[in-house]
Amino acid sequence: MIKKKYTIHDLARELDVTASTVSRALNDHPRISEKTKKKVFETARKFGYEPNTLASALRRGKSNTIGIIVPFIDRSFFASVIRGVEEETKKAGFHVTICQTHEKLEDEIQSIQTLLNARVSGMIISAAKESTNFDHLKALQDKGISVVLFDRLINSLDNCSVVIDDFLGAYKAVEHLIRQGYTRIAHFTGPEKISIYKERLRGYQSALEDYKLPINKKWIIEMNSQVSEGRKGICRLLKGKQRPDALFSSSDFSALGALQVLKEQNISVPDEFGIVGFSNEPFTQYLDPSLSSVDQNSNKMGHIAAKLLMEQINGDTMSDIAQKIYLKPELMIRQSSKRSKT
Amino acid sequence: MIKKKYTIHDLARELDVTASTVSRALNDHPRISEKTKKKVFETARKFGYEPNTLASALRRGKSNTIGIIVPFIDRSFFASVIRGVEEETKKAGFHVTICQTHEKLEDEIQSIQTLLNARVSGMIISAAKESTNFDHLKALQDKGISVVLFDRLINSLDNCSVVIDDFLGAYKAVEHLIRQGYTRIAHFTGPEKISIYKERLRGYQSALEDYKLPINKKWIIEMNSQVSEGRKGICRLLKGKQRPDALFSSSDFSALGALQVLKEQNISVPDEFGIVGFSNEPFTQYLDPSLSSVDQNSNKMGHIAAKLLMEQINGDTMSDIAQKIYLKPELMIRQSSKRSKT
DNA sequence: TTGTAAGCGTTATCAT
DNA sequence: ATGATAACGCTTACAA
Repeated sequence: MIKKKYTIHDLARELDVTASTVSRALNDHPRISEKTKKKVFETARKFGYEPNTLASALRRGKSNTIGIIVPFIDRSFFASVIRGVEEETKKAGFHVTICQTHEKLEDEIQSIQTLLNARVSGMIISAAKESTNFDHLKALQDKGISVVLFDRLINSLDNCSVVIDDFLGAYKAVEHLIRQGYTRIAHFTGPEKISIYKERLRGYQSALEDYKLPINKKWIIEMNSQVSEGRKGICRLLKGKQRPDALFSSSDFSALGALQVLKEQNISVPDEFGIVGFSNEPFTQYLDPSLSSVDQNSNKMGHIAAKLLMEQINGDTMSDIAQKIYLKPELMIRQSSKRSKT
Repeated sequence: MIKKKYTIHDLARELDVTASTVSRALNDHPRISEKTKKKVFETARKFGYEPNTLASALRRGKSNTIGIIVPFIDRSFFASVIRGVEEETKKAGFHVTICQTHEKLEDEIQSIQTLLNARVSGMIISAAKESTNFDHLKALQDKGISVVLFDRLINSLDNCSVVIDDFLGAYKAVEHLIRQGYTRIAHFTGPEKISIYKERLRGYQSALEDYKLPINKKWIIEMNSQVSEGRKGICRLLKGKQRPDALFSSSDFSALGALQVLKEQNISVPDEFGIVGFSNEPFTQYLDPSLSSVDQNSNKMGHIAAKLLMEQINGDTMSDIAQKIYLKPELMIRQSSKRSKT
C-alpha cells in the first residue's frame, strides 16, 4: 500500500484557506496570524505532511543542496572533511551531494556540471591534482555560484578557501626534531607544482635556517606519497656520503616506507634516527614505533568550509571579501621522534 | 557577469518548434525525426544548454538522486562503500546524497525523512547500531521507495541487501589458524544483538567443530571494537588457567590491542600466538607484525548495492523478489598468523 | 512526426 | 492578514 503524499493544497482545503496562506504559515511568514500558523502546523502534523523540496527548489531557483567535490571519497583526509561538512550543513537544513574526480580534470568538470544542473546552492571543492587549468572554476564565479575551496589552493582564484597552514605545520615538525637534538634533517617532498608541498618545503627550510642548520640539497627528495617511494628515498639517503639523522616527510606513507627500511637495517628509531610525517593518517598511531605526524584538523576543516559556504550563500558580510582561512595544524608527537635525551 | 541559463523554450524559439519537440529530442524519443534531433542537439550545444534536473524531477516525481545513509562517513569501510556507490551510480546519471546517523536511531529517522523530501529515487542504508525498531524502514517499503540494505542486516525486513558472508569469513579465518597448527583458538566477539557478530561467532564455532577442536566458553569474550577492549581481553585470556595459542577477533581494533599486549609481554606473534582480525582496516597491513584479516570487499559492496538499487528503480525483474546477496570475503594472510611450521 | 495544454508543488507578486 | 494568479522548467497525454 503506497501512502499518498499530501501537499499544501490538501492542507489548504482542510483548513478552508488558500495554499499561499499555508505556504506562508509553514515558512513562518511575519504577517500570518499566530492562530492560523498554529492551525496549519497542527494539521500538517496530523496529515504527516512533508514539503516537496524539489518544487520549492524549482520555484526559488535554489535547492538546499550543497555539492562537495573531492579526488577520492575514501581517503581518510577527505572522508573526514566530508564528515565535517555534513555535520555542519545538516544543522542548517542543507544536504550534501558528493562527487569524486579520481584526480582527473575531466571528472572535475563533469562533476561541476552535474552539480550545476542540480542547482546546488554552493560547492566545496578540493581541486584534482591534474587540474592546472582553472577555467571551469572561474566560470563558477561568473555564474555567481558560491564556492569554497579547501586543501588544494588555487592562487589565481580569489575564492574563499580553507587550508591548513602547511608552512607552519612543517616548521613545527622540523623545529621539534631540532629540539630533540637531531641536526641533519632530510626532507621528502611532493610534486613541486602542488602548493601544499611547496609550503611544507618552505617550512622545512625556514626552520633549518632559523636554527642555523645546513640545508643540504641532497637531503631533499621529491617523490609521490607512497610507501615504496619512501623506501627508495631512505635508501638513497643512507647510501649518501653525508648521512642525515632525521627525516621530515611530507607524507605519512613515504615516512612509513622510511621507517620500515630503518627497522630492517636495525637503525633505531628514534634513538639513531628521528622521523616526523604529515597528515596524521590513522595508521600512524598504530605503528611500532608510532609515527609522529602533523595533524590536519580535517574534521574541523570540513566544518569551517561549510560555515563559510553558508555565509556566502546567505549573503552574509564576512565573505564578501573573499578570504583564505589558514587552520593551525597540530603536531602529534609520538615515539618516532621522541628521543631519550642524548 | 552572470550568464543566463537557457531553457528548452529558448531552444524551441530558436528552432521554430515547440518545447515539447525539444524535450522529446533531448530525451531521444523514438518518434522524433533524426533530422530534428540533430538540429536540437546542435543548438543545445551552441547555446550551452543544460537541463534543469530539478524541474524534470518535479515533473516526473522522481529525482535522479539516490541517498546513502551510514553511521559515519569517515569509517574506512563506509567511505569505501560510498566510493563504490558513487562510481556505479554516476555511470547511470544518478548522484549521491549522503547522511550520517552517528549510530543514532533518531538521526536515522531524520535522514530518511530528508531524503524522502528530496524525492530521492532510492536509498542505500546501513542501519545504525542503535536501531532495534525498524518501523521507519518498513514505512519506506510501504511508500514504495526502493531500498538496498548493506552491512547491517535486518532479518525482519525482506529488502534487497548486500552483506559479506560473515560466517564464511570467520570460518576461513579460523580454519587458516587451525591449519597453521594452532589448536587453542580464542575469539573476540561483539554485541550479541548485532547479526554480523553472531555470524562470525557461528563461523568460529563451526570451524572448531569441523576440526574437532574444543570450544571453550572462557575463550569467547564479548567486547566493543576498540583497541583498549582488546588489550583487556587478551590479558584475561593470558591469565586464565587454560591459555589459548591463537585469537580470531571480530574486529581489527581489538585484535590490535591484543597484539600490542603480546608484544609487550614478549610473546612472539605468530610463533607462540597467532592472530587474525576482521575488516582489513587499512592499518593492519602496516603493523609489525602485519595483521592477518578478513577483507570485506567494501568497494565492491558499494558497486553491487548501487546496481541492485538501480535495478529496483528501473523495475527490472531480478529485484522483484527481494534478495540478499552474500559477498565472498577474502582472507588476507599476513605475518600475524603465518607460522613457520612447527 | 510534431503541437497543445495541463500539471508537478511551491512561492512571489499582486491585490484586497 | 489572506486570497488569486502566475510562474519556475520540464514532461506527457491527447490531438492533429
